[in-house]
Amino acid sequence: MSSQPTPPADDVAAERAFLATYDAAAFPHPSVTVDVATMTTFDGALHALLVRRSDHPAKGRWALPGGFVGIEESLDGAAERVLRTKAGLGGIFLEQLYTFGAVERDPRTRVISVGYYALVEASRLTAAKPDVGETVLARIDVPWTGESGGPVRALDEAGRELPLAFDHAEILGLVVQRMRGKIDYAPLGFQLLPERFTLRQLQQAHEAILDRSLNKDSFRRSIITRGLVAATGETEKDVPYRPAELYRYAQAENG
Amino acid sequence: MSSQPTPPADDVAAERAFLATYDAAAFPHPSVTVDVATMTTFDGALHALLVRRSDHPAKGRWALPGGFVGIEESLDGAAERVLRTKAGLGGIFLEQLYTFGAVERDPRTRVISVGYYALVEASRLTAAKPDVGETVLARIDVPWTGESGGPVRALDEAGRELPLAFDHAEILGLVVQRMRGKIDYAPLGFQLLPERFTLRQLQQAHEAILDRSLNKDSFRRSIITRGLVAATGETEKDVPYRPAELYRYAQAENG
DNA sequence: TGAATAGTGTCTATAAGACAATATCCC
DNA sequence: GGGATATTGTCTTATAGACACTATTCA
Repeated sequence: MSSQPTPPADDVAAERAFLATYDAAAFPHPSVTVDVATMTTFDGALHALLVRRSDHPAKGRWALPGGFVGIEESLDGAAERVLRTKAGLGGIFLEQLYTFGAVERDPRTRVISVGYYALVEASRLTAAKPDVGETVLARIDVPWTGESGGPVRALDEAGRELPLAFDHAEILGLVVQRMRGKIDYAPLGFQLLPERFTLRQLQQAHEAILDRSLNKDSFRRSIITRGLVAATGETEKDVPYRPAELYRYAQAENG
Repeated sequence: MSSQPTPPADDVAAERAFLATYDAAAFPHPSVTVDVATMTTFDGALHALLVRRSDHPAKGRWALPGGFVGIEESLDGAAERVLRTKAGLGGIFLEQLYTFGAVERDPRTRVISVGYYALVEASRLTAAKPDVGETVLARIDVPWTGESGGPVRALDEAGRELPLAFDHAEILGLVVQRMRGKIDYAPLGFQLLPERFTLRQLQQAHEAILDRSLNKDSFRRSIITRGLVAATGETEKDVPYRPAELYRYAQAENG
């Protein structure tokens, strides 16, 4: 609302920086990192991969895997590298989320963090063996509904709250908000399932993201009539009830 | 799809950087800037404020107003400062868009740019007198439809194409994509109008963003039944036809 | 009076929710 | 056969598009 909150000194400094573009290193630059929220669904809930910090600051707290952006490395490249080296994952859905730049968000020095989120099938995440110390797949407890947003809580298998480092509760909150906003029209659910899946599995993934039950009939109709899936002719095996048909993701052709 | 695109050297460098967190300045840091796309609507089309570059690189091309992020300045604060000093605007809608971090996007040095977009009523933008040299309100020509995305073209009043600097055509393309994606459920249109407006003006703003005509009856019903506007009891003046009632924005109370 | 746009009422098509009925598997 | 879930079909309701009609202003 206020149009002049910053003292003129900032303007002068910024103008000097602008004019010195050919010697940008003469001015202090912030550090730039990427933090990657790797999300999956099981037990009807969203989960995120967290790493326990072994050093100060925030020693002992749980953090999203992250790393500095190399001077010759793109942001997407840095996020892929973090995902590969710290979660042992490659070739999965990865998308930029938001950039966090509050001045005091890291107590050491000025750190601007570009947040990413990745989606992966639960079995791949439990099979991966990252060598980054203590990790956990924390259940994400969302204390708000719909589009409102805000920070979330991370819980272990026993339901105990895991303290989160820095502003990572905010980042995870924005991940959930983004996923809920996109799930209705973007193929996010498929990223959380194996290549062949039943419509019930897809619905359960949607329900875990939205944290509410969906109408089964409407869900089936919507997915099928929009041409988002193709039947494989196969059915699921070893279930103690009528096996459902297996589908695979088929990007909509119409348009 | 490939899980190992980066040579191991990157990992080593990143790991060294990570371990040296208490002396982060020992490693080269990228420059961080904000670029702000100031959008408005008139003549039935979206327009953006552009500044002509007076220096190399990209001398003579048109660019979004931007500036370096100060070491003690938040990203939002930097965007507000750029908007205030380079467009003479304050107190308007401003939201982070996306962060652009391709290695070669700026030929001088490594520059990571956090893109923002602002929405403002056309009369405020033409009244503002920024002192940043040659500026233009360019019509944004979008060569794609719907959600597909991609770069756009900037045109002057005569329809001539204005060459854009750096990756700013991509940034503006993402602005349009974001606005089209949000207009159906977020109150973006009101930001482009004066405090009191007619439903036709609101519809024209939506049509300029979406670049397609909307059904008048459905539009009116949707806006009114969702409780997005409140009638003021006043009507527009000096129009050569039946004057319409003036409304004001009323955030939805339900839910 | 005519031109232009505002605003209302009604019908239809589409999509979602509710619910019933049948089908298919394992035990 | 019984239990559980899959799958299909029908009815109802909400919303968007289409269209006809009336209202109000200025030239």
